[in-house]
This record gives sequence, C-alpha cells and structure tokens, in this order.
Amino acid sequence: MLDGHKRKRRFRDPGRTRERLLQAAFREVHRSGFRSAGIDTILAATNVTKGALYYHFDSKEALGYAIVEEIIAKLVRDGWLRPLLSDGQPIDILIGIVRRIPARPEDIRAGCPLLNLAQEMSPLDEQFRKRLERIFLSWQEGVATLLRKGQSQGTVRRNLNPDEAASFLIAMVEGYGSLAKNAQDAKVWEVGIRNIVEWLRSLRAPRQSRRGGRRATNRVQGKG
Amino acid sequence: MLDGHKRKRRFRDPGRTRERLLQAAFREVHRSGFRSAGIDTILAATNVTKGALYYHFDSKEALGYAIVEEIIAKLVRDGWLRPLLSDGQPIDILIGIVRRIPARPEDIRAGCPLLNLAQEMSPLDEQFRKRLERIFLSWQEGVATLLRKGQSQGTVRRNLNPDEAASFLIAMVEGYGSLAKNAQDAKVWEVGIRNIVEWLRSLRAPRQSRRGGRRATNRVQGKG
DNA sequence: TCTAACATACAGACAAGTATGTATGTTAAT
DNA sequence: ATTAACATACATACTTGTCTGTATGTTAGA
Repeated sequence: MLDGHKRKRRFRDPGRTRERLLQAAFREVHRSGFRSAGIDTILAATNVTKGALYYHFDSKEALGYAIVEEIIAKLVRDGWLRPLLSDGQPIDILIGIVRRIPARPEDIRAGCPLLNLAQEMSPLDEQFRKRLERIFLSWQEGVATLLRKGQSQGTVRRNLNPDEAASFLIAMVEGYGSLAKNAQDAKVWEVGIRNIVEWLRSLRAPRQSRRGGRRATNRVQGKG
Repeated sequence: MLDGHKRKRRFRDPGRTRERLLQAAFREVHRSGFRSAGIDTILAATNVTKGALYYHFDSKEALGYAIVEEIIAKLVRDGWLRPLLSDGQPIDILIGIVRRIPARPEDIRAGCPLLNLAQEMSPLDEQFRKRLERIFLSWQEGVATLLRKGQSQGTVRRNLNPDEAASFLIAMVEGYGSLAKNAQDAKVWEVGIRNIVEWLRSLRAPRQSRRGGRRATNRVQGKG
C-alpha cells in the first residue's frame, strides 16, 4: 500500500476532493443544465470552498469538460461499449443493453446526461461539442461493429448499413428519452423501449440464411 | 376601413410591437435557450425599450409561454397538422412532410425549437412543460389520425398501433435532429431523413390487401 | 367642435440580486 | 521549510424587474 489512497481518510486528499467536486458538479449540471448550474450549489453539496474548486479546475468550462471526459464518457463505456463485447448474438446483446438503460423516475425527469449537454452546449461552445461528438462517435462505432459481426456470423440481415443502423438506434434511444423527459412519464419510455426492441428484432437475418437454428418469434417489422 | 389597422403606420402600434417582440424573443431563445436568452438582446434587436416589453408581457416567463403558444404551436400547425390533412395516401403525405422539414445550416445548428425548449424547461418549469406537452400531443394525435385513416383505406398495415407509430416517428425526427445538431452537420440529418422515409415505407400494407393497385417499390423494412 | 379628463404605450434610469472569478491568507504534508 | 492544498473575503459584471415620467390616443361633455 504505497499510495496513500485511503490509509486513514486524511484531511487533505486532493484526488478525492477533485472526484467529489466532479460528481457533485455532474449531478448539478444534470439537473439544471450547464449554464444554470451554480458553482455555489456544487460547493454547498460538497462542503468544499471556492478556492479549492478553482485550485482543481481553471474555470467553470474546464469543470464542464472534465464532466464530459471523465464521467459521461464512463457512463457510455459502462452502459454500452463494454456490454457490446459480451458473448451472444448481437441483436440479443443490443436488446439486453437497451432494456437495462436506467429508467427510474429521476432518470426520466432529468434526461440523458449526454444528450442534455449536447443539446445545450453544442451550438454554443465548440470545445464542448467536440468532446461530446467523440462520445457519440464511439457509441455509434461500437454498435456498428457489433452489427457487422452479426452480419458476418449470419444472424443480422446483410442488406442494412451498420453505421446507419447504429445511428438509427441512437436517434431512437435519444428521441424517446426526450419525449419521456418532456412528458415526465416513465411509461412513454417503456413504450419506446418496446418499439425499439421490435425494430431490433426486425434486423435479424431470415431463418434460412442463419447458421444456428433459432425459433422464429420474429414479429413483423412495423409495430405490435 | 373602420379600424385603424394600418391606415398610416402610426408611431404607436401595440399589436405590431408585441409581435416584433415575440419574433425577436423566439429567435433569441432559439439560439441561446430560454434561461440564457437576454432581455437586453431582444430589446436591442427590436429597438424596443424595457418599459415597452414589460408593458406587453408580465415577466420573462410570460414571454416564454407566449413564444410556445403563439409561435411554436403555429410552426407545428403549419409544418405538420395542416399538411397532414392533404389529399393523397397517408404514407406519401408523411414522407412529403418529413422531407420538407427545413434543413438549412442554421436550422440544424440551432435545433428544433420545440425540442430545445422541452429539453431545457420541462424538468424545471411545469407551466412550460404543460404547454409544450400539448403541442407534442397534438402532433402525435394528428399523425395517428392519419395512420388510422390509412388503415381503414387499406393502404397502411393493420398490425400497427397508430399512436405508437406516431410516437415512434416523432422520436426519430427529434432524435435525428439532436444528433445532427450535435454534429453540426446537415448530412447527419439527411441520412436520418432517408432512414425515416424507409421506415415509413415499411408501414405500407402489402399489395394484395390494398384496394387501388400501386407499383411496389416497397423496400425491405430494415435499412438500405 | 373644442377641450378636459383619462387611458394606453411607451422611455430610460435605477435597484437588487446573483454569477463567476480573484487576491490573499492559512494550514497540512513532505 | 517549502509548497501543495485549501479557506475567506471581495471585486466585477450581468441579470431581471421596477419606478417614475412622458407622449400619444381616446372619450365625454358643453
């Protein structure tokens, strides 16, 4: 135990202070948006003072960029990119991921942190935009790669463009997220998930072209 | 010409002043978001003074509500609800509407005014939320009604839920709009429209169940 | 028709609060 | 003992909204 990571809960633990500031800032930004997020609110939530915050972050913008790169990027990695590498059929993996998206009332109300920041800041701040776009691209690329894998395995239709299908999926997830957020109603989200899942099923290759036989509960492409 | 509506372009024209304020406020809110929209910016854009603005609107919130009810609601009426009543096959009508959504660079950059306000204000201000929800509901209801008409005419698949399909369409439109806004790239939007149109085509009833014969350019449901 | 009385539609300075960021002092750790 | 890691007080800018004043329009009465 060479590093003093938590050997006694020291008075000064700059790494921890920084992390607590980041987490509190993320929550505040998630609730109020970046521009309306108050520095004082973050300080009150952490019992950290302004001097300490501005010691760790040069400005409010720098704090915002850190939220994107360290917290939101991690959410996408943990919620999507890593699960995308699971074992199993690509479509099943995607359905599992989509179904596991958090849907507690507070998540619905506040909306997707990534989309919220993108909506608010992308037209106003190119630095924000670039960082957010990187995350969107990694998300899309991850899904597209899995779909390509499914195509080469024969479980995903070959007549679809993996990049566009990935983008389609992301647009739907974020679109339904927005509708549910505005309705402030988790049911809107649940219905959305059902329809996204149905669409994902429609991406399966028809039975005869598959290698492993699989019972065809494949519903029609439209909607139930 | 009993009313003095425009008999000489008077110095005082309260109706026009109010309308100019509304339009300028809409543009400023569209660009900057509601909370970051500056009253002074609106005043500078219109050469109207603060006293005049607060004569016509009780508060900044009241101005925001008026933007929703008078401007954004009208955009949805003109861009969707009225066109939905056109002659022709429902799916064709929807495709036409979707294709006619403005896609100039400035529209892409700023994003959909309805979604922007909903994203920003719905979790924070119930009065905003309710007004915006009314618009979303009228939008969804209009699309659903047209789909039902198509079902009874036999041009739209009967195994779909019109309300959910309408919601699906709206989620896609707004989702792609968000992605394009974040990418600041009209191409993202164009690709989105292509995919939305393909999905809309997949809602057509199969040929044999239709009344009027129509050449079947119906592509597969997935993606090109 | 002329005018007194009043209402409407503004103008512009100012108040009050809130925001971020800085300057400087203090304490803990190496 | 030096410096990193804070604490505190304050400067500065910007926000919405109010307040008083004024010019114009409208109406009622003689």
